[in-house]
Amino acid sequence: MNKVIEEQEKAITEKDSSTEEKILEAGRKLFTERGYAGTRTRDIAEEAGINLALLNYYFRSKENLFKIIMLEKVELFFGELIRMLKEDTTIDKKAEKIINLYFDMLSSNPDLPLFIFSETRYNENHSAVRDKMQTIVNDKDLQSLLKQMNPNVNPYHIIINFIGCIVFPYISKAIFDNTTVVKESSFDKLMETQKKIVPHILNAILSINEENAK
Amino acid sequence: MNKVIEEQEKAITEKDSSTEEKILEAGRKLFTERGYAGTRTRDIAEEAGINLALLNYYFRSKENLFKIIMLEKVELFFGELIRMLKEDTTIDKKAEKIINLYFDMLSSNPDLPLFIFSETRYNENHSAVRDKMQTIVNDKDLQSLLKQMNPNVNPYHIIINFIGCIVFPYISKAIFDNTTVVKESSFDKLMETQKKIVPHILNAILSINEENAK
DNA sequence: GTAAAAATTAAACAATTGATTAAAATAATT
DNA sequence: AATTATTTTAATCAATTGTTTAATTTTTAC
Repeated sequence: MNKVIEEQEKAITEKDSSTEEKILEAGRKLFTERGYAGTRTRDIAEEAGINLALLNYYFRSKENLFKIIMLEKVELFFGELIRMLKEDTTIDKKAEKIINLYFDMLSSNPDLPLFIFSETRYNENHSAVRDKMQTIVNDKDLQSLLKQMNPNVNPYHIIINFIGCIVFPYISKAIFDNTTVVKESSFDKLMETQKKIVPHILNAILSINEENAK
Repeated sequence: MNKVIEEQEKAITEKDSSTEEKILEAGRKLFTERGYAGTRTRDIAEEAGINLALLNYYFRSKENLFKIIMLEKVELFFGELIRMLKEDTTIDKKAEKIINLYFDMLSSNPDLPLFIFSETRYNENHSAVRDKMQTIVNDKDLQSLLKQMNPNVNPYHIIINFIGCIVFPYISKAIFDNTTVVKESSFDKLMETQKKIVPHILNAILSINEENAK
């Protein structure tokens, strides 16, 4: 292995195991699991295996650390979606790609949807996040795409039901775990089937005509 | 008005405006809006317009007050559903009744779903609630009903997608409010349309055959 | 190798939080 | 009307929480 690559890898390793990254990683885990109010800075420090004071040394405050992580998570949740919607393919291909992408992302970030929705409901300070999400949904291209998909229903219903059947299984995961309906099969396997069901649901919404929707 | 009725009404009014009920009402509002960790006992006292010590006088502790309210909310969220599922009518009639019931209930309790799902995800102490919900889903009658509706898919998918498209609009409400897709129409009006869309989604899931689901 | 800079630590701070106390006010009982 | 029980209050407690400080250790730069 040549020396340049060796140094690059060392740099990456160092960055991953740096205290700054350790705090970020602990923050990601605890904030998404327990929310802002349910997480203590001491819990983060302990989870990260660092001294409490280092949190403020690197991130100034709990709220600042939270904001950084929240923006990261919002980008993770919406970023790729926006990029894919702008791609120039058929609606079916686009939908398939988004579905695959989301279920993959959610399988490694199962707490993400509940984190985003619960932390933005009662927001004193993190309204910047909600603003970003609104910018995304207000996108003109997305609007016209949805209108084109089915002019009979408000685009809202297409978005909400499409995202809903992808995201809701993860939101309700804690409740349905250890339930016979989930125990039989594993959650991951259920999501493989859900992947195939979502297009059927999308088609159902797209084939709604005026009489049915009004 | 006769004297008995007069006294009954007085009793009801007294109970409604009693400090105990004032604390409960304030607790309901703040806990559902901000969650357990995000709510201070002082906020509850202020919201109720009572002295802080009265909270502990009547309810012993913050956690005890929370548990009472949580059980109330779980009953509100699942109770009627169970009762309706046991009714002896056609599946279509049953579905229609449940849809109407839920949208009505949610329009006056918009924070309810997010409260229940976010408070039961990371639960150190309130696991009793999750147990109750598991009992509900594990119900034998419900299982066989769902198997009968469509033997090709795991009952999980019927439950999750049916409940999801009723509940998810409320979970994501805060994010989509002030968005062009919602602004055009009012949220209540969108829910009137959503009411009519849900049966189409349910039909789509029920008409899935083996090849599609596997 | 040494001085300067950066990172880490233990200890403590001030504010907040859930809870309690003891006294005062109100209501109920006789 | 007097006594007792109940409710309400202001003050305080002890523990927790986010943050800071000042000293120490480690790393970097020359």
